[in-house]
Order: sequence, then structure tokens, then C-alpha cells
Amino acid sequence: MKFRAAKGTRDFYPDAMRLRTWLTDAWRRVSLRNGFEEYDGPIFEHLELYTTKSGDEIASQLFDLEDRGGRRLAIRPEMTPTLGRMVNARAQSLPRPIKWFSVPRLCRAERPQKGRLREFFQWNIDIVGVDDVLADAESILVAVDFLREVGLGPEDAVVRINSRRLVAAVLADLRVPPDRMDKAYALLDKAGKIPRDALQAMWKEAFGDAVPFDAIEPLLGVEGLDHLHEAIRGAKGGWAAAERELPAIEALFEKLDSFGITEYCNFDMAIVRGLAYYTGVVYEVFDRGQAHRAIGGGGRYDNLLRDLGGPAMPGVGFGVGDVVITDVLTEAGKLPVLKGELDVYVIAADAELQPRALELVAQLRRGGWSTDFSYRAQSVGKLLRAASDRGARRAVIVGQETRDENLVTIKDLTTGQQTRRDWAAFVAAPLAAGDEGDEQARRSL
RNA sequence: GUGGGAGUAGCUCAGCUGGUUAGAGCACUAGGUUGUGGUCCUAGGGGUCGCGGGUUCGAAUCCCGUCUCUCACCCCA
Repeated sequence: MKFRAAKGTRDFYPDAMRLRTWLTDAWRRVSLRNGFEEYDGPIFEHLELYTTKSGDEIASQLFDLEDRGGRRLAIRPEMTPTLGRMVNARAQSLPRPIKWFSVPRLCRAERPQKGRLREFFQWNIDIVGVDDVLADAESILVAVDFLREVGLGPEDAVVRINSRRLVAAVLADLRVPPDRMDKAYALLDKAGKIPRDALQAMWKEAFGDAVPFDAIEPLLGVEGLDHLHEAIRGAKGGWAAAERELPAIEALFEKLDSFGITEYCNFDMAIVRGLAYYTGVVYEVFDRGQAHRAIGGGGRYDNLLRDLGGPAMPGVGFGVGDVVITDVLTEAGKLPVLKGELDVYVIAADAELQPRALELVAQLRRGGWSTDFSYRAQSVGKLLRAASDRGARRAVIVGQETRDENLVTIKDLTTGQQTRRDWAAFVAAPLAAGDEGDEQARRSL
């Protein structure tokens, strides 16, 4: 073939499209029932919207372009800057809290690998205008609600939660200079991914003796609130600043308890997140088997809107990409088997009856029922097979009985039961259970 | 950007100590004589063996290059 799909992109043939729609429908369903409203923005933005926030390195992972007027543009690699821009533009008039969601198609010019493609879909949830920890907790509730919706229990997935403020406090207690915080975050983020001695070497290289590795070691691998308390109490020299941050974390976990989702949640000092704009609570969702990268992640970004030129407005939100979650669900055997959806397949028993069959097709379609038929006159057996392959719920045969008595023969393709009904009655309710023959089926429902 | 692995039918793969017209399963198409599917049988279509070059009487098979895919690293929104 001369042309194939570009690197890191996917074609969604009907089979794959059904799954994509199933997933995005789940996202929308969960969003709406949690009180969020859908929004969307343009698929490309001014390049600076991304570069001003995240630095120039980011530009190398952007698909950027220039229009004929010389404007520098970029295909959106994430949704949060667009959200910030949109909220800023109407900051004075939007009722708060702003609870919005979106399912944008995003592009990043990265090298594709497992769980990462260059074009993907991402579910975004944001709560803007509220700095209450309750908003942080609710965003996590929505994430967990989704996990439940797709059949992932607490034994399958976990939300690992940390706080940038807490980490910053600990680092301050350890006398890490404020301008070196980002470096320290980056190293802490590696703690769970590389061997301890390698981390030690990197830490030593970065901070030398000013902040000895011994001092931060108790911090590493801290999981669970109890463990956190121990680590802080046992810290050499005392972690006064860190101790002051404890109540905030405890308050968050109290809300999570009220929401009934603590079995999914765990405090984890290793979750820092790479993104610069997070200021408070940060969290990531993982499969328990740790066979995949993060399913999703989010956190609080209290300075982002101001940094984008708007008023100071706090926000919290998360994103879940379609690639990793699909991998996880596939592995767990939780993806549904989806067939095409068709209410009725109309069969003409012989070629002379095709006009009546077409008449029936049109009437059913007008009534709102998804209906299909064969272009060719084939044996009833072949057409029933076609109906079955199409995933039709009912096959209806227009035959001799239609000619003589205006009756149609209806076959329920899932049970195999067959009944005859009057044409008009069938058109009025094609999926209704039939008469005597369907009594049994009706009872079993 | 760096490194490993892999490219044979739409998909999953076999064939590879070089030797006639390159195979299987699934999928697809058409039949199995006049109105009953989801489990059957038969037949058929579809591949310049990723591409280019080299070695050889002869290359899917050996060598070189190249492209693509994939996994990992870097990075992570």
C-alpha cells in the first residue's frame, strides 16, 4: 500500500469504533451524573498558550504549524490550557463552581510506545473556582466512579495520592533551596522506578552534602497515612513545616471516607507528577498489577489561570487517556463484546415480495427503528444469517402470509422464538414480545 | 534524540542448512434446486514474501543498505 496511517495514529474501523464510543460514552455518563457539563475548544491554539506555561522544551513535543499570516499555532497536546483560556475569558460571569468536562482529541509529537501514541483521546474533569479540599476529593470521587463504571474494583486499580505542598514542606525542612525544588521533585518521582543506590548517586550529584541523602531517605517509599505520621515523627531534627501540612492531607482523606472510596485510595509519597503547574494535591491512577503506566492523573493547579493572564482562580482536575485504560481493560478481560446495533432486519421471502419488504423497511425507519435489509434476493436461510451477523434483534419475514393475510413473521434472533403478527401492530411495536409464543420469554425477563 | 526486536494474504502465523506454479487457520465472496440463522460442507478471490541493491544457474530463505512497525530509554501535558 502506498499510504498507511501516520506514525502513532489509529484507524477506527467499525469494531474499534464501537469500543471507542463505548468508552467515551462511559466518560460522558459518569461526568454528567457527577454534575459536570461538557465543553470543547478548538483543536489548535496559539503556540504560546503551551510554551509560556510549560517552557520551550515542550515545543519539541508539539505539532506546531504556521498559518499564511505567519501566526504560530499548535495542535492541542492537552486540554487544560484551553480550559484556562476559556474560563479566563468569562471569569467574571461564570457561575461557580465551574464543573466542566471534555473528551478532546489530542496530539503529541512523541515517539510511540506502549500506552502512548501521537494521537489519542483524553477525558478531562475540572473544578474551577473552589479551593476547598472538598473539590479535590470530589475530583477523585469522579475518577473512582469511572473505575467502577468500567468494572475495575479496588483490587484492580488504585488512586495514589500525595500533596505538592507537603513535599515542598518536607524539602524546606531539609533545607532544599526553593529554586532547587523542581530538581528534588524530579528525583522523588524516580524513587519508585530506579534502584535505591542509583537514586542516591543522582541525589548526591544534585545536592552534594548540603542535603544529605540520609535525610530524605525516610521520605522514600512512604505509603499510607500511618506510615506518613511515623516518618514525620521519626525524622531527625524534626519536620515542623511538614507537620503543619498533615491536617490538610487528613482532611482530604476524611472526605474520601465520606464518599466511601478509601478502599481505592492510598497516600503515596512517590507521586509527584512532572507537570510544573501543580500546586497542591496530586494523584495518579494505576492498575494494581503495575503492568502499565498511569491510567490517569491530576491535581490542584491554583496558579495556572493567573499565569495564563486571568484572575487568580484555583482549580483541580484530572485526565484519563484512552490508550492505557483500553490496554488495562483488555488485559483484565473487562472490555465488552460489542456487535453492531440493529433493531430489525427485513427479509423478503421471494423476489416478488420485495416491494412490500421495502415498504415495511421505510415504515420502520420512519418510526425510529434501526432497520436494514438485503439488496439481493436470497434464500431465507442466507438472509437470516445476514440478520444474525448484523446483530439484529429481530428478523421479520415478508412472505405468503403477508400477501394473503397482511401478517408478518417475526423471529427473535436471540431466543429463536417466532410469532406472526398483523403488519400495523408490528410496525407500531416491532420489539414488543409476541403473543402466545413469547409468553415464556416474557416471563423470563 | 539513543538502543534492542520484528517485517510472508485483511488478521494470527508456518515455510528460512537457498531448488518447480509460496502455505494453513480465521475473515471475505459465491454455491449446497424452490421459506429458517447463530455449529456444517464445497469452491473462489486475495501476496511482485516491506523496499532497493548484492552473492548465485537459482533468493521469502544468505549479505549490505533503507523504510516501517514495535519494546525500552530520554521525557511526560
